[in-house]
Amino acid sequence: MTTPDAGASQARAHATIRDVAKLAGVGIKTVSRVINDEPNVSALTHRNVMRAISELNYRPNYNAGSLRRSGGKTQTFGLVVGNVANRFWGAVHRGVEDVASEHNVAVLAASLDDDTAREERIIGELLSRRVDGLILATVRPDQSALVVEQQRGIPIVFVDREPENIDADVVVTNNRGGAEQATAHLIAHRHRRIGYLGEPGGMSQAQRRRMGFNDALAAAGIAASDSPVIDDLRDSDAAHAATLEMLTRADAPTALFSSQNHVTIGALHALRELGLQREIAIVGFNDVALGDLIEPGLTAMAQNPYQMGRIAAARAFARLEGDTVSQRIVVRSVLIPRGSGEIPPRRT
Amino acid sequence: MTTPDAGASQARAHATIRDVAKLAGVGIKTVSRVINDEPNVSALTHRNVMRAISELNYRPNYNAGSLRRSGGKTQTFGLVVGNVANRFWGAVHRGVEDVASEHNVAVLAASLDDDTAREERIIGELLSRRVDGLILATVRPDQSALVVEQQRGIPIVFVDREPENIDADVVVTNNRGGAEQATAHLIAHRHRRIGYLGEPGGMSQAQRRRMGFNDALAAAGIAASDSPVIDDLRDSDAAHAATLEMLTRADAPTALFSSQNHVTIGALHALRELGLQREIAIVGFNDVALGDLIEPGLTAMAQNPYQMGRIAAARAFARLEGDTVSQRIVVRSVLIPRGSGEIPPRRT
DNA sequence: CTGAAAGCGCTAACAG
DNA sequence: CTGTTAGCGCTTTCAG
Repeated sequence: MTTPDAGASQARAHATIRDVAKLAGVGIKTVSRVINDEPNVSALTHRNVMRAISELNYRPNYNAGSLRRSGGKTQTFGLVVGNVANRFWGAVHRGVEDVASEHNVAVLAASLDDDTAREERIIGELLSRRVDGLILATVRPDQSALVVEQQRGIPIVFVDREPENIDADVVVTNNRGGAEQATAHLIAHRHRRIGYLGEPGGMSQAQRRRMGFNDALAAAGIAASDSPVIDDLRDSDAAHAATLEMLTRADAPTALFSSQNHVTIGALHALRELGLQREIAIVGFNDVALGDLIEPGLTAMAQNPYQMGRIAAARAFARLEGDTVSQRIVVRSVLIPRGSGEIPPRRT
Repeated sequence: MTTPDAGASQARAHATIRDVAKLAGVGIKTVSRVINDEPNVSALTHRNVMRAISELNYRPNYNAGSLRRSGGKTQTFGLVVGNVANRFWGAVHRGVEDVASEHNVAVLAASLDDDTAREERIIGELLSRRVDGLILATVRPDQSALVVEQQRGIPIVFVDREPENIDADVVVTNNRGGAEQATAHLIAHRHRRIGYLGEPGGMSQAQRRRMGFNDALAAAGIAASDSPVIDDLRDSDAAHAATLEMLTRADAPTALFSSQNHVTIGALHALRELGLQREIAIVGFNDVALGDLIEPGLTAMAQNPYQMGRIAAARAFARLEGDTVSQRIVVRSVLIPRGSGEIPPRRT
């Protein structure tokens, strides 16, 4: 009854390297050698240390180690995306994870929901945890604040969104060219009045897609004024309402270009509600799950988010290994014709 | 020319608390007080310290802090799921993230792909990073190895998969009851020969769904032998092939029960290929994106993965706050009839 | 092949 | 209100 709080189910703390050393009858440096697979440990000593480790269920504290380790690496990356529950970002996440895990690096992932305030807070927290690299899909265009972090040797790679006022690696899709190609596809199917359903415009890729759309119209000699545009569609409900509105106008378009995933889903719902899914053509930027199972199948400009994630992570590791020149990598999207984009215009 | 390597673009290291103290002309403890919002700092001192902090772009090293902090918390959770790129797990992840972020806790997320070897490695790495809590969808049934970690005070919560040989919080769906209900739904629509398309069986939830399926058959007085079963469908391609095979048998079933997401997608493809999507009824466990847009709409037992993630994280925090009794929480799935499950059997 | 001493960046405990 | 000292668990350096 000397120790007061010594209940049986009391939480036992983690064993330390010292506990292991004592139990194995060696110095702590020897234990350190064993856990880091360093040479100069006799087979016998090695065995004794291993026995002590497993007896105590010892787990080296990686954070404590990296405090002293030369380079001070934490073997952790920070990943900041729009929303980890989103199909696109989930795939990016997985791409980053796969490459990171080859380097024994874990990934701290966070969602932003296009929230500017959150952006700064989350990135700050990641930095305070001393991540070795940052892979970001940021909301704010101006990222000059991160320059000082780069100078501290932390690689920063931007995915899908293009930052301003910073010289960094960027991994994006060919937004402008892809949108142009998708729009041209509709034009090739004889459409002249094409509605544009756009996502919120602050982010660079939204602007680029819109430009590509206009490029295609211009190339075909179609006046932009013939094409109704509804922008800033935050979610599929907004897209749904906008599509209903656009298609019930007197001069309704005969085809739709949807600039994003959720927008496409809202538009598809609206088309079905109006019974127009076989009358009005639609091409969506970003593929959608089951896009091949709906009728008609969704014609989509499919991005490759998994690959984007892999490449972004690979760039971060390249910087860590000494690469100093920024790259802007474009992962091409491909047009998948499945029916919805090949519907000819209704005769009037 | 005294310092050799002093190139202009050389990486400047992080400023330390000592640098800040020196620049502000105070002791390090005062800086510590400021960054931790502790009392007993005069307004003037506070201002000076803040100035030094921003001048040096100082960022407290959270890992170093937690080494000494009482409790030693890292404000980090580990999340281990099947695949972060999967719609279901992405939603779980987001649920965990949302609750964690309310507590200022970051989430280290990792994918397992049902790989047993990976499971042990990844959980070990998370533990070495001293996560404050673990939320796991494990592959191996026996989780007794984690008991020692629990005793060290690390809350462990299992999501979607039920572990053996450990007393821990568990968050699952009503797999058995849900499967029974889905099957009963088909029976209510006069089906008597219902095919079962199952996922790999090692994991508890697969078994439970199968049991629920059998429960419903038994309750309706249908011999289990009338119902063809194909199990162990690893992905949608396997499910696709299995469905084709099952539906071209002489005694093909008139309805299908699909036990999981990817299986459902494969089955839907097969049905379309055979042109039977309006002939053969199907109910899927787990909803599928765009399940309402295909024709007929997919009748699904929809789980609530986001909620499961939230609840799992909440349990972890509850344990951290002293709760000691394990809960088994069942998040009910709901049947969404959309057409595919209400197709009557073909007349023979 | 092995270990003792110093110190990473920070917070705890105390003394002013 | 403020600063000093010790030490978290580990790696580094260097002396055996």
